[in-house]
Amino acid sequence: MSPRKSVAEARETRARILDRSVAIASVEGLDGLTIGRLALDLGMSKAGVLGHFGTKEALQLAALREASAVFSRLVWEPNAHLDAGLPRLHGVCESWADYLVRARDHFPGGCLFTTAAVEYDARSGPVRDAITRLTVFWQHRRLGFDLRAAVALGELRPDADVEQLVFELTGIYLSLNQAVQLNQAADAQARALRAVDRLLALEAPVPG
Amino acid sequence: MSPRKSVAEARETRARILDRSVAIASVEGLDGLTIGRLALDLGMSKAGVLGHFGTKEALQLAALREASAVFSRLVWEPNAHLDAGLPRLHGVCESWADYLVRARDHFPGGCLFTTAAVEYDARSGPVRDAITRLTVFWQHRRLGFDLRAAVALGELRPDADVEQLVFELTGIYLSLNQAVQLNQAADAQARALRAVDRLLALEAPVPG
DNA sequence: CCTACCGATCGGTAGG
DNA sequence: CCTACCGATCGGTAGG
Repeated sequence: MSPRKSVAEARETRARILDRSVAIASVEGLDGLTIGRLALDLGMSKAGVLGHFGTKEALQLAALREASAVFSRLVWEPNAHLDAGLPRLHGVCESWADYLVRARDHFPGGCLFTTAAVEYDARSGPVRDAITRLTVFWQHRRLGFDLRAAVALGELRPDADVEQLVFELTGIYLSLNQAVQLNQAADAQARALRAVDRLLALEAPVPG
Repeated sequence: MSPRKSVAEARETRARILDRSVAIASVEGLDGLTIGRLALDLGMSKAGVLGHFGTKEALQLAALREASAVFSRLVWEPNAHLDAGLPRLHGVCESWADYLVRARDHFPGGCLFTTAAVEYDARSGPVRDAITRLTVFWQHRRLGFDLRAAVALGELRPDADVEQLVFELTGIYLSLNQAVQLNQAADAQARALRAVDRLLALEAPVPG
């Protein structure tokens, strides 16, 4: 007579909780994500929700993992098959802009990394560390890899400053997120893509 | 025998509360700014703090006003006397970068506008509206004014897209804030200024 | 996965 | 500007 579920059902419940967690946290922040709100939304008890994770901090870390999985699915995977260097970089940059403008199902309040990075940038602990790791991975590693490949392949000039490009690309996406979320600017995506194109065009190899 | 203070003392207390509010909110967010924490930090009672503002929302709005005053003092006023157009634009851009890197007294958690914009971009109400107004003012009006002046004066090419420049400049400062707060990147300020210079150089008037 | 509960803290009020 | 208090909600636990 206990309401305990099978392993498969429990796994599905966990997935439902995480999906909802990412959506709530994108709006209310990882701190504003509360067990009570989650339980209410899902029609569960607080203890039922918390049982899947143990503590709120574990839930926050799981939500960040889930957000990273969504980001990978929407931004990285569709372009993973492209040639390393400029082709894949262009693909990822387009998908990234699309993700910020259209991923309202998972992130009604905008990219969770962007929200969480600002929310935790002055704190310490495991949540902040996870956020730092993830933003470094997606911004510096993933973008950086194709940028370095483009330099090595001669698609960008040999003296291109990759970290400078990462810094500026990051800014373009942060600005796009703000324009979409705060100012509801309809032309923001076009501005972002124009900025990316101009940035990369500047680093085109000198002919001859 | 009552602990009530004179008008001047009350005003000073109010200023102390606001100063502390901006500092706390920059770390914990405008939502994480609580009356109890404020009272504890200032050695006052909660009722004593709240009496100056009435409600938490009024306190949040007052904190935003105060943050704007600090921003004006550090970024705008030192450059207000410069010639409109490129000279003042360069001055403001340098002070802005300086403000993000060094204003740790007032903003230990980074620029309050940046934090608040992300925190409230998916909510509605007076606080969100105030944040939108302030970011529009500083980004689009103030930067936009000198950019348009520069175009009118022939310091930038006549077909320069001012809103595109505002979009990209905003991104540079958002990226700088993240690099400083989240990644503690020592070279971030130099990267920001390099990005600004390159952006404006691209819009230099074509000779002849 | 539930009910029932814990101490702590939230924003805010009454009254002085 | 204080003390003393309010109902609501927080994260979390006991026990089943």
